[in-house]
Amino acid sequence: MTRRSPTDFPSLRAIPFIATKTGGGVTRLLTDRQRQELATLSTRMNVSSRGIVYRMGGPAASLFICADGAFKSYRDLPSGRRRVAAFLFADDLFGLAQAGKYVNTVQAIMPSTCYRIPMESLTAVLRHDAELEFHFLCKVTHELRESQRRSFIIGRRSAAGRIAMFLHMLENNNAPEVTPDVIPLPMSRSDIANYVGLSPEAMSRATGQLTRDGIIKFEGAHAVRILDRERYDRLANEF
Amino acid sequence: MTRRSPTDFPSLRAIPFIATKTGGGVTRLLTDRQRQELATLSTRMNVSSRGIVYRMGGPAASLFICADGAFKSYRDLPSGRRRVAAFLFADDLFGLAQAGKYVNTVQAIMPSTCYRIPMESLTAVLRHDAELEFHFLCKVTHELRESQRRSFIIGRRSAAGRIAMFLHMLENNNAPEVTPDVIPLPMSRSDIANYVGLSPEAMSRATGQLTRDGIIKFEGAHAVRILDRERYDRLANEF
DNA sequence: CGTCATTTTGAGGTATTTCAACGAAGGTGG
DNA sequence: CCACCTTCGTTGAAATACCTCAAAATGACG
Repeated sequence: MTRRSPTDFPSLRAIPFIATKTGGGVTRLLTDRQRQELATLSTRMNVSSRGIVYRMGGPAASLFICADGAFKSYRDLPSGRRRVAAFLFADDLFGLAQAGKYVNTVQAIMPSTCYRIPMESLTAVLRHDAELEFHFLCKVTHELRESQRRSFIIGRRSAAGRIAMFLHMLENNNAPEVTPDVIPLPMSRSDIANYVGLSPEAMSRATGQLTRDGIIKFEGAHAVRILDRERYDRLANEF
Repeated sequence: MTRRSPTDFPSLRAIPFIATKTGGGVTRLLTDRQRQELATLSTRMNVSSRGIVYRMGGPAASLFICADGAFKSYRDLPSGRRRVAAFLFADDLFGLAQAGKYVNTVQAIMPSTCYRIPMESLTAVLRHDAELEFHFLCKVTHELRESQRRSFIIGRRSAAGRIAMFLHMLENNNAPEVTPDVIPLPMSRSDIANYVGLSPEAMSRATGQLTRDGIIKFEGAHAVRILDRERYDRLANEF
């Protein structure tokens, strides 16, 4: 789960929305200068497991960049239900607010660290550093696509299909796996259920089905192994 | 549906993610200088109803800004189903690509116009105009939130609830209504169904129910009137 | 005014949700 | 180190809501 950048400075990572001439899906990284620029603005924060970074409705004073670990961004609904809007991993951005208020609550799902950047100073810097700002633009664009992908997941009928798609998304968006075919799952099952829009029971039944079919296999509570990649891919894409 | 800016130059509109001192939900607008800057880069395009702006998978050479009318961004799935990812109105941005390819197809749902901006020149300009770029950042952030809201809509169980939420979204995101309590619906019912993740039949039954309950009333094919705002709001928010 | 697409209506099938209860796991304190 | 407790995950059975298929009615457009 730890995929740190060379130095302990903030970094952003995103697929550029323009084609790069320097080869395929190359990721854009910040230059050292930019990382230091961000570092001077930011405070490194350690958050214990289940620690809350901010709550929905609170004044949005800062933007955050996940440095290490994982967070979930969620919202509790009047009905008592909870919707997870996103899972956040290293280099992900969070805290984008609406009219000065946070729209979601963000909580660490494991001991994590993040950078906290005061909005005021960040916008001031961005206003004169277009190059740095461009990275933020790429990053937010990336998160927009991610969010659209999530809509597709939720739109699926089949529970097993949603889960396959979710795993697919985790596999593609994060670091190349340490162990091939093994996907780390730092979050709880019910968090996943809340993310893909299923009840915990339906989630459980669907994973049970996938396991019985020999498509996946859980390795402990926080990892899945893909046993039958062909059927797994087909499930995730057939839609 | 026409909410043009004073001049015929491109404009962006978004709720700022920082609190404004100049009062509540004020929208950020481009300065005249910035609009002209964009105008020199862009080509104004008239698109007839059902005209395709670009297709998914095609090379993403340009970014677009909706000037007038309305578009839908959608994706046809292997299963033959279609998912509408977003409806785009005046000042909305579209054409953000992934690795140089468009991810959705965009089609006008009425005679519309948009600005076409070559990616290359846009990024070149953004790199030296941080202020302009900041507007794009706000805008993309705005669309990210919109997309998250859509996930919430799709996540709802009740068809009537999804529709209420959808109408709520249209009502809040677009221009103040010409006629109070009347929401224009430029898109077809099945487009809406594809957006909220329902079959056309379920959509029809749900709107029928809402109508029978005296909550809404269709005025022609392209407008709804809210008859019972209290129950309508409750439906959209109870979730 | 005719044709075609969209929308509506009907009946049956199927998936998930719900409610309830059991089992397992993790954390805490004695 | 063990016992307790709380949270999370699983399983079962019934209910609900949407989906599918098929066909009629409405509406749009040339």
